[in-house]
Amino acid sequence: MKAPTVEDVARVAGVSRQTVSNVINTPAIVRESTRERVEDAITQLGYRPHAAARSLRTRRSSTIGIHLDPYVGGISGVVLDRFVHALTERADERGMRILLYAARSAPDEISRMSELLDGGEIDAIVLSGTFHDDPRTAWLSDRDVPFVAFGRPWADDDDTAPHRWVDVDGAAGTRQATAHAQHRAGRQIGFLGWPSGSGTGDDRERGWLESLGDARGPRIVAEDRVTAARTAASDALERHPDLSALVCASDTLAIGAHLAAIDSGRPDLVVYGFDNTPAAEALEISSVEQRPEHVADATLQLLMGDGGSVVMELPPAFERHMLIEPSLVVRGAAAGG
Amino acid sequence: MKAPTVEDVARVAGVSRQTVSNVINTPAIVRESTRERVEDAITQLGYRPHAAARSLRTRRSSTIGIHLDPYVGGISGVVLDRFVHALTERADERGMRILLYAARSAPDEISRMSELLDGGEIDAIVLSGTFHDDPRTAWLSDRDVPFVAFGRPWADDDDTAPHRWVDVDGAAGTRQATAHAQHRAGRQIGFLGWPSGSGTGDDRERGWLESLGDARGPRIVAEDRVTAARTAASDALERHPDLSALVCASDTLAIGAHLAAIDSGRPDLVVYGFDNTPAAEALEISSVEQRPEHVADATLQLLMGDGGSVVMELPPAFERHMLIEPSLVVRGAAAGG
DNA sequence: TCGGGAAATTTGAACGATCAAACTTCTGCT
DNA sequence: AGCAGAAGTTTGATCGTTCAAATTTCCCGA
Repeated sequence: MKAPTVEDVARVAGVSRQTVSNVINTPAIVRESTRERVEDAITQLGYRPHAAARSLRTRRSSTIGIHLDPYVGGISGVVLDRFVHALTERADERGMRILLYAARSAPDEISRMSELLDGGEIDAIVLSGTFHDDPRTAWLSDRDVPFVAFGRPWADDDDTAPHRWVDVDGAAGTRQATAHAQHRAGRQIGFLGWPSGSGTGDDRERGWLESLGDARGPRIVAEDRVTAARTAASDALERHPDLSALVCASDTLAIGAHLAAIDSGRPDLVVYGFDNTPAAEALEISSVEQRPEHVADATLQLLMGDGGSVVMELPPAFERHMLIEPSLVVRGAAAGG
Repeated sequence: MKAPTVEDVARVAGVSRQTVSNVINTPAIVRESTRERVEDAITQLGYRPHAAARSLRTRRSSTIGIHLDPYVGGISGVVLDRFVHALTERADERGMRILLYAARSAPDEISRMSELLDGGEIDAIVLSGTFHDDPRTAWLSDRDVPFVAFGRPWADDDDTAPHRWVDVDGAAGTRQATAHAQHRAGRQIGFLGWPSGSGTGDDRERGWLESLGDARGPRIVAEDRVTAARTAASDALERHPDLSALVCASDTLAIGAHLAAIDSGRPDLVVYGFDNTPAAEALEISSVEQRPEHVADATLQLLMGDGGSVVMELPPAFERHMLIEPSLVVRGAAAGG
C-alpha cells in the first residue's frame, strides 16, 4: 500500500507526469477534458503531493517560521498566543504552514533562524517582540529574508523603515477609551502607565494625552505588576478625590487600579485596560482589544501580497507597513445604561 | 553564492559524499582523522543539510504536528499555550520541529492530519483536548500513526488504552489544595465544581472528596463563568457561614468565589483555583499548577523513547501512559505565616 | 487542403540527500 | 609474508516532484 505518486496518477489518467503536475499547480493551462480525467484519477487513488519532493525541486517550503519566547508568565503573553492561533488559521487558508521555533535570546534566535532558512525548512519569518535597534531585523534585511515584524521598529523612521511591519495603533486604542470615559464618567480622566520610555507605553499614553489637552487628570506611573499598580492607584485616588476614570497601559495595571478603587471605597471609578485578556474579562474591566486576527491577516498580506506564495519584494502599489485599529470592549460599570 | 551541498564538502575534505553524510548522521563509524577533516570542511563552507532532500530520501520529516483550537477566549487556553511553548523548546533539543495546524472540528482535524501525514510533512501528532470516544484517536490508531494524547481517553480502560497519553493528575492537585486548606484554614472545606459529569471535573472533585471523607464541607456547582461562580459561591456562603475554604475546579470558578467572598464580607475565605493562570496570579489566588513543561517532557518521552526519532512502537520496558503530579502554588491570605 | 502559430502535452534532467552493496584499507595472527 | 575478517570508504541508484525545452495536437484562415 505505497502512497501513489504523480507517475501513478499519470498512468491511470493516461497522461504524462508533467500534465498531472500542471493540473495541480497551473490548472489553467490544461485542457478541460484532460483536467477532469486527471482530477478523477487523483481522487480515485487518493493522491497527495509529497511536500519534501516538491520543496526540493522548487526550493520553497511554503512554511513560515515564528518564534515563541520562553514562557514568562504574566498576562500579556496571551496576545501573542492569540496572534499565533489566528496566523495559523489564516496561513492554512493560503496554503502556508506555521513552524515554531524556540530561542532564549536574540543571538540564539538568529542562529535558529539561520539553520531553518539554510535548511530550506522555512521561506519567511514572522518576528515578534521587536525592540529599538533589534539585531534580528538588521540580520534578516541583510540576508534578504522575507519577513514581517509584529511591532514597529520604534525608531524615528518608522514610516520609512526598510522592512515590513504590522502593529496595533496603541494611541488609537487609548483615544477610544478616553473618549468613552469622557462620555460616561465625567471630566477627571487620568492615565496609569509604565515608568520607562518604552515605545509601546509612550504610544498608548499619547492617545490619552492628545484627547484631553489641558483638561486631563493626573498621569500615574507603576511597574507592570498588579500590586505596584494597586499602590500607585490608591495614592492617586487619595490625592485626586475627583478622579472619575483611569485609562491604563495594560490589563495588569488596570486590575491593580480596579482593586485599588474597591479598596478605597470608589467602586464607581471607571477603569480601562489594554489587551483584553481573559483576566480583564473575568473582572469585567473594559479593555482595548488588539484584534490579533486582523493583525494576522495584515501579516500575511505583507508577506504574500495577493498571491499564493511568499514574496521577496512587495509590488510598489502595496503598503509595507500596517497599523491596525484596535477596538474598545466595554464592560461592567462603564457599560451601565 | 549557492548553498554548499554534501558534494562540495566532500570535494573540500577529499572524501566521498557518503562519508560526509556519515560524519553527520553516524559519526561513530568514521575514522577520527577523517571526521575532523570533514568537520573542518563543513565549518569552512558553512554547510547545512537541506531538510527537504533528506526528508525525501529518508521518508522522515522530524516534525511533530499539533493542533490549535480556534481561540475561544476564557482563561484556561493558557495551559495549552504554555504546553506548546514548552513542547517547542524540548522538541528543539531533540532535533524535532513543531508544526501547527488549524481545524474547527474533529472531522476537519482528521482531514488536516491526513494531508500533513500523507504529504510527509509530519511524522507524528500530539493531540490535545481529547474526549470520550474521540474519533481522532481511533483514526490515528487505525492508520498506525505515532501519536500522544495530552489528556486521558476518559474511558473505563484508561490504563489499558491502546494509545499513548499524558495527563495531569487532577485529583492529586485538589488533594494538595485540600490538605493545605485543612492545615491552614480549618475544617469546613467545600468544593466548587462544574455541573455535568466531565472527566476532568470528576477527577478534580475526587481529590477533594477522598481527602476529607465525611468531614467535608458543601459541594457547590456552577458553569465555568465568573459570574455564575460568584452567585453560587455567595449562596453557599450564606447557607454555610462556617465555610473556611473552597477548592475549585478552575481558576475561573476560583475568581468567582474570591469575588463572592469579598462581596459577603468574608475576605478570610481561602480559595484554591486550578491551572495557575495569570488571572489567578494577578488576584493572588492560590492555584494548582499543571507544570506544562513536565507534560511536554513526558510527551516527547512517549513519542521518542530515549532515541532521537519518533518511534512506531515503544519498547516493552517503557510506560505508555504518564500522569504528571501537579504542584500547588500558594498565594495571598493562604500563604500568611 | 494546407500552412502557420498557438495551445496542449511529453521528455529528459535536476533538486540534495541517504541506502545498499561493492570495494579498499587496515589489523592481528599464523 | 600471507590471509581472514573487521573497519572504513566509495559507487550507483533512488526518493517524488517541477523546470526547461522539445514535441505533438489543435484551430483558423487562405
